[in-house]
Amino acid sequence: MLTFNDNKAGMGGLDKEKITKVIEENTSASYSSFSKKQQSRIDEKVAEIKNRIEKATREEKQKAENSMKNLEIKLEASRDLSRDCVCIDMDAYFAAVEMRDDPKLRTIPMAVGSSAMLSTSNYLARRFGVRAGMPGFISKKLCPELTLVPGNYPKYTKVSRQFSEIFMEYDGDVGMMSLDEAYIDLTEYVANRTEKRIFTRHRYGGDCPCWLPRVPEDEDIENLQFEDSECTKCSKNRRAYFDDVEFGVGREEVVREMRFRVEQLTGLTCSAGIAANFMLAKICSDFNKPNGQFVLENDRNVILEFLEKLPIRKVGGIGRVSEAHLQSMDIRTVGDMLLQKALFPLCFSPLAQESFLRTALGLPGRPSSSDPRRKSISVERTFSPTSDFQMLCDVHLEICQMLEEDIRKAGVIGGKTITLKLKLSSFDVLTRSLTPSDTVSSLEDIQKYSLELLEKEKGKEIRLLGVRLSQLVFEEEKKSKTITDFWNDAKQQKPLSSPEDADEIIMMDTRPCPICGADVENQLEILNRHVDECIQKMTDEESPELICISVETKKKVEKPVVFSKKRKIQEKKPAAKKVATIDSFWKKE
DNA sequence: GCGGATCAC
DNA sequence: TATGGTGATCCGC
Repeated sequence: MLTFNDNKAGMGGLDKEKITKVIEENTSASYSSFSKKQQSRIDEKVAEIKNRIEKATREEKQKAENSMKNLEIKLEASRDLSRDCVCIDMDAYFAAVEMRDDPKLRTIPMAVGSSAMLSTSNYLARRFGVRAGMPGFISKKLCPELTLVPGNYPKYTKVSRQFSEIFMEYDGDVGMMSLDEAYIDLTEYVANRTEKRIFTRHRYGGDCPCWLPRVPEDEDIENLQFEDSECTKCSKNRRAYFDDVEFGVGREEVVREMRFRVEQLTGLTCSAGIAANFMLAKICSDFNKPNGQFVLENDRNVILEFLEKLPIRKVGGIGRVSEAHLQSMDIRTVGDMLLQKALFPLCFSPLAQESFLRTALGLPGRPSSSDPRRKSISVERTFSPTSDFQMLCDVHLEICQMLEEDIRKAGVIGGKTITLKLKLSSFDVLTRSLTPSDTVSSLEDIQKYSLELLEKEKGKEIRLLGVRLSQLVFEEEKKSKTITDFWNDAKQQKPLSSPEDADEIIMMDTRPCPICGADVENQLEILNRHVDECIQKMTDEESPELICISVETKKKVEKPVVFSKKRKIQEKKPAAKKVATIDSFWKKE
């Protein structure tokens, strides 16, 4: 059975057994039997691994050992201890955004998601065992007080864009792995950073709870400068304190500086890992969560010592299944991996052998494809299980329409391969694909070919349909506006009106907002925050192209960070049908 | 090229 | 009442 996993931060010291019991009690029969099926697949594989190790001849074992020794020498030669790699991870991201914008949520257990699935929970909820990936209705059993907040993805995207622009100042090539996770190579920046930097820090106090960050209760505020104003949201008095903070020149100082700036700009905290490569930095980012950072020295012995006791599940790429496989070889920590490496060729493919050995040595994964373009694009939806073919066709059509819309927005002309994905009411997943001689491009093509595949599965009881295009064909690279262009365009405009939120401005050096013309404090974060709000107001009604905008920065940004697309949820009423359509699914509760 | 699996977020 | 959606990659045919 799937046992409860307390991998995540903020889950120490909770009653694992009780939580596992509640989860089991609330698991439906069909899901439970699916889990069992999965587990027996794993057990089978485990038995196979044990068998292979047992029946290996001495020659085979010797060959395996030599092979791994040679590989280790080769990999060790590639070790690079010269880089400053940083992984930054926002703390409980979606939940933190909701808590920031609704102070009531800050003191109660809450989670972002639906009764079907949670995306994130706050730290109060985690104490009950409520965590990402858990269905909301089970979370409610674990924590009846739990407040569920539906996700607001456009907002999370917008906030993510705000702080990723800070990262871009330090590494023009910053990689946004998702809305809340950034990979930053600080090597060059740190090498060139010769002077400390001083920032004005804003923190809030007074009766108004709206703005973050707050000044800690226990801090001595006698000597802080402040300014009072009436909050436009809650009408209470808000006291803004400000003082100066200083950041030095080493990589740890620079990471503190980035985290400080993120919090000043967004009111959200993040955690960071600093190490010689991103694989290690990612692991480190979890070590002082929340609102902390952890640095791993760029030293081979220090790295190996750090990994020795690290549970394998903490390593990126080792999931539930690989963990079980490795455990069957008495491997629980990364240190164990190094001890048992001679067994790898007996049980795993060459790629897996190399991947595990890299992990054991603290080396990054193989560099992947140099083509940054996406490989596939897809849409899938879950609904109440049905075998009614007409209903399945209706859902299928909607999915195809959404996919066609997405490929146009993504600058994709079409794809050579089309794949239909089905999830049966048993939770088993099937895929069926087709590669016609001509590129699949129009809505008609998408619909025709995938329907052909669907028709062959008539009669099955289905709970999810998906359609995917792969081997994509792209449009010509579209010319996109640079940040500076936008600034220059906006500067030409006359101020539209006097600013309504003038009280948000703390008296200092100002410059006019390029959108509304209001005077805004001339500090990058504050200015950016204001400009983003203006843009939001401006574009709320339309469905704007994602604009990458920022106040001009000293360092020119070469390429905009790419964000995932967004979809507007249709507001039209659900059709009166017995089975949930896509619309009614998304509109429920 | 296809279908199943695994993984991350 | 009730267990998501998107994208990538790898393995073994």
